[in-house]
Amino acid sequence: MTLADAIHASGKRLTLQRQLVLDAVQRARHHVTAEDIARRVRAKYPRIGPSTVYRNLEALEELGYVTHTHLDDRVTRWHRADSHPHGHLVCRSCGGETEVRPPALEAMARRLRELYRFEPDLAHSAIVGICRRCRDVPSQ
Amino acid sequence: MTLADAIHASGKRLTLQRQLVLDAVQRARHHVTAEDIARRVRAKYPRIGPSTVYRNLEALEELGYVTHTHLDDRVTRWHRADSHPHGHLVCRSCGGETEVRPPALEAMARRLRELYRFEPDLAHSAIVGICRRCRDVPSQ
DNA sequence: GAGCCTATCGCGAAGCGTCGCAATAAGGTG
DNA sequence: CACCTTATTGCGACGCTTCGCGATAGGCTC
Ligand SMILES: [Mn+2]
Ligand SMILES: [Mn+2]
Ligand SMILES: [Zn+2]
Ligand SMILES: [Zn+2]
Repeated sequence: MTLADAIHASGKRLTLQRQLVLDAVQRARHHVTAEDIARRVRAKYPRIGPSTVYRNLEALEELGYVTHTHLDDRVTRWHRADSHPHGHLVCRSCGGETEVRPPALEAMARRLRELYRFEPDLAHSAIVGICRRCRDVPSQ
Repeated sequence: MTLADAIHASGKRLTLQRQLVLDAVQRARHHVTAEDIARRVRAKYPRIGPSTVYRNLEALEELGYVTHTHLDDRVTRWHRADSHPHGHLVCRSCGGETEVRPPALEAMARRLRELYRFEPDLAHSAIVGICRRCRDVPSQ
């Protein structure tokens, strides 16, 4: 199913702004912010407003084309939904990020399914804590 | 060690605003917002500004008296640091919250320690996903 | 208590994100 | 193509949170 078909089937409309936002997310390497996306879109369509970017990210997320992740308490990060899944560990001491491989995520997800019949999205928010380096150097 | 001692030892100062913020958090039942706290403080000290509340919550968190949690993407929730630890599952469909018991948290934490030597704080951010009720009713 | 140093305060501004509103335009009908 | 319905847009305002600044006041010394 093409983008146009999926959008029409959902009752949404295919606007230039929407296409440009999707393009920007798909071209991006990793985890871009809404402002990153807005900047890319403005290169081709300078009049776009911030709320249009946010609303289109939300619409494209509903359609399953993009997703967002929270790496820190501040800015939401966006990426294409078909990129390989992984979680994030963020150190509250040094700020360093580590990717969590899907098997570890799956093992944790299984436990939550068993105990709570809850289907978790463990990639949605980073897990904060203390990384190996900061843990090995407790002083300082 | 009393509050005054802990504060002085850290080079911080014991202001009326700081005491009132701590009081408000300690009196609160569960997971209060900064605005909840500000409202309580204003009852005794109306001139307090929002940034003073935020800065004192941060200072009291450094001292180990309070902590914060993210239940949704919006508002940060605060509570006393000595309350019983637990995680949160939040359903992205119905918004319902479930508490995760410490044993389940500990089992997941152990895995992250083994695989990544990362000491996680699994209570810091809620885990989003689909709850048992919304999962059992896939239509609608 | 007077005087000093500086942590903290209140305030205004700014950043991220959401919402309401009037204007625009996408998409369907004839 | 003319016309209609309404999803979407740009804009301004607002909520939550952080930051910089000059004023205030906590804590120490004499
Ligand atoms: Mn946080
Ligand atoms: Mn989110
Ligand atoms: Zn670290
Ligand atoms: Zn639910």
